[in-house]
Amino acid sequence: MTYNLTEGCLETIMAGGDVSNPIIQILGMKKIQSGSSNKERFRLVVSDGKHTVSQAMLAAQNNEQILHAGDNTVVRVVRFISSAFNNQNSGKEQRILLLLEVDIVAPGNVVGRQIGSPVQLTDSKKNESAAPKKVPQQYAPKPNEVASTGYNYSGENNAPSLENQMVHPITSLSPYQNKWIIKARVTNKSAIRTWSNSRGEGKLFSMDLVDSSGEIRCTAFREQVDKYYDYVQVDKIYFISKCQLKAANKKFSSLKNDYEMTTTSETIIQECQSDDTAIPTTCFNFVTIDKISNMEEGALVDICAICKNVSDVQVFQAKTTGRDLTKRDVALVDQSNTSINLTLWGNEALSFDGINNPVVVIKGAKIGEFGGGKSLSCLSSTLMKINPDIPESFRIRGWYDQVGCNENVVDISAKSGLSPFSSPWLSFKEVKDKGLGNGDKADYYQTMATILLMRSENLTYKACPTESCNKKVIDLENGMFRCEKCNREYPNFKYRLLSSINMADWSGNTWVSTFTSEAETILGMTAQEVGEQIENNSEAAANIVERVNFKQFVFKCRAKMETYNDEARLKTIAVEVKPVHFKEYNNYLIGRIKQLMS
DNA sequence: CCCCCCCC
Repeated sequence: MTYNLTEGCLETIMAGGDVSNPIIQILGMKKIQSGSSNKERFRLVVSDGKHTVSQAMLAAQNNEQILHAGDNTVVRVVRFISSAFNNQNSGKEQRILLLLEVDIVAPGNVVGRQIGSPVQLTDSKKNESAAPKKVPQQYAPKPNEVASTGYNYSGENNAPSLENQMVHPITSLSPYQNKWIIKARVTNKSAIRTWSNSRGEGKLFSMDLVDSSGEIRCTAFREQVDKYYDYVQVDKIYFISKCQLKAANKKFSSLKNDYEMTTTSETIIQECQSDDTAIPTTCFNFVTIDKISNMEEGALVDICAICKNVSDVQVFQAKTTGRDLTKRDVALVDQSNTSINLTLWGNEALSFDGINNPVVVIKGAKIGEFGGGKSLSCLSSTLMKINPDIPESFRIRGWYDQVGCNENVVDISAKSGLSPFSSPWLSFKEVKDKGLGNGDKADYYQTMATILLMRSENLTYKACPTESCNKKVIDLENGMFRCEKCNREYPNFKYRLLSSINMADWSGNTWVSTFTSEAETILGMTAQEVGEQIENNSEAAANIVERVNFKQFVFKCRAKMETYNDEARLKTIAVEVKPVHFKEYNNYLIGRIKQLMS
C-alpha cells in the first residue's frame, strides 16, 4: 500500500503558506505540561515524507483518536494553524503548527513504518522560505512513485504528479490566471460528437466537473478526444490543470459558472486514487415544474420529479435531416402538482424503464414550447439519474407515495386535442386575443363555461341506423327511410342530436356547436329519449333545453376559422363535455395566480 | 474550434 504524503507541504506551512488538506505522517507523540489547563496536550513529530517538523501540537479534541492510532499514523489535516511567535532566547521568529482537525487515513499499525526518508526542516530553510509570503511550490514526486501508481494521464509522459500540490477551488478559475490545479469529480460525460461546417470539421466531447466550491464544463476537441474520452470516467475524481478558460454560453449549459474550459495539448488530467467524500457529486439547481411555465424557451433546467407516465417508443424521420429518430415521452410530476412532458432520445428512450414511478432527476434539460404548452427535451449534455441517493429524491419519493399519487395535476405541456394530455386552459377572450383557429390546423382548448342558451330548433334529426353511419336519412313517408350515403332504404332510423349553444366564461361568450355525444351529456338524456319526447309533444324541445340554462361544464373546444359568404368566422365545436372537477380547476386557477404573482 | 438534439 502506498500512502501519498503531501511532500514538501511542511516547508510551505512553516513558512506561513497554505496547503489544502495536506496528508502527513505522525512519527511520534510526547505528552507535555499544559500550563493552566487541566487538559493533556501532546507535542508531535510529523513528516510530509520530505521533511520532519517537531514543533507541532495536537488540538485537545483529537488526542484520543490519534493516541489510539499510534505512531506512524497517516492523517489528512482538515484544519490547521501555523502560529508565529518570537523565540525569547534567540529573538528569531518561530512557528508552531497546531493541528485543529485531522482525519485518519491509515492507523500506525497498518502503515507500520516511516514513509520516505524525511530530514528535519532546518531553521535556515524555514527562514529562507519565510521571506516572501509564499505561493505553494510545485513539487516533483519521486519518479518511481508516479510510475508505480500508474494513474497519471498527462500531456507529457513525465509530467509531474498533481497529487500532492495545492488545489484551487473551481470557482476561483478565470481566464486571467492560468496557474492552477483543480481536484474535481466528473459528474457527467457527453457522447463523442462530430461536426462539419464552413470553419472545418472535427469531434468533441464535454464533461462536467464539480468540487465543493462549484462546477464547470470542460470540452475536449479532436486528438484530445482520443486521449481523454476513455480515460475519464463519470463519478471519479481527477486532478486537472492547464486548460484554457473562456466565457461560458448559458444557452448550452446549466452549470453555475460564468466560464467553461477547453483542454489543450498542455493539459494534465490525473486520476485521484482515493475517493474523497469532500468532493461532492453533481450539483443540482432544482426548480419546481410549475416555474417552468414562466421560463423562456431554450433555457436549461434541473428538475427532480416522479415519472407518472411513459409513452411507447416512437420512431420517425426528422424533417430537416431525414434521419430516423427514436423518442419516448415521459410525464413528470412534482410537489407543485404540475406535470410536464420530457422527451428522451435514442438509447435513453429505448432503455428508459418507467415501472413503479421512479424518481427522475435531470440536469440541463432544454425547455421547449409547443401548441401553447411547455415541455422538456434531453440533450446530449443532459444528465439524467433514476432514483439517485440524494435528499431531494427521497423527499419526492415520500411525497408521491403518500400524497402526490392521488393529486390532480396541472399539465403545462397540454396542447392539441389529439395529444394524450389535456388541452390548455384558455378563456374565450384569450382564444380571441391569441387568434386561435387562424392556422392551417384547428386549435384545441378547454374552458369552464356556463350555458346561456341552447337552441331548440332542429335539436334532433333522424339518422341512418347503421352503426358507423350517422348520415341524415330521408323520410320516404311510407315507413321507410333512405340513406343516400349507404344507398339503402331502412325500416328504422336512430335519433341524433345537433345544437348550437351560447356559452359564457368570465371573459366573454361564444356560440359552440354540439353533436350527439356531447349534447347527451349536457342534457342528461339520450338522443333517443329526446327524439321520442319531441315526437310526442312539439313543446318538449323548448322545455328540454331550458333545463340546461346556467349549467356549468368544462368544455373542450375545437376552433377553426371558416369562411361563409366571404366572411371569416371562428367555428367552434365542443368535442368533449365534462362535469366541473373543482379540485382540478382550482389547481389551474392557483397556478395562474402564482404565475401572475411571480 | 461545438452549440445539432430533430416529431407532433
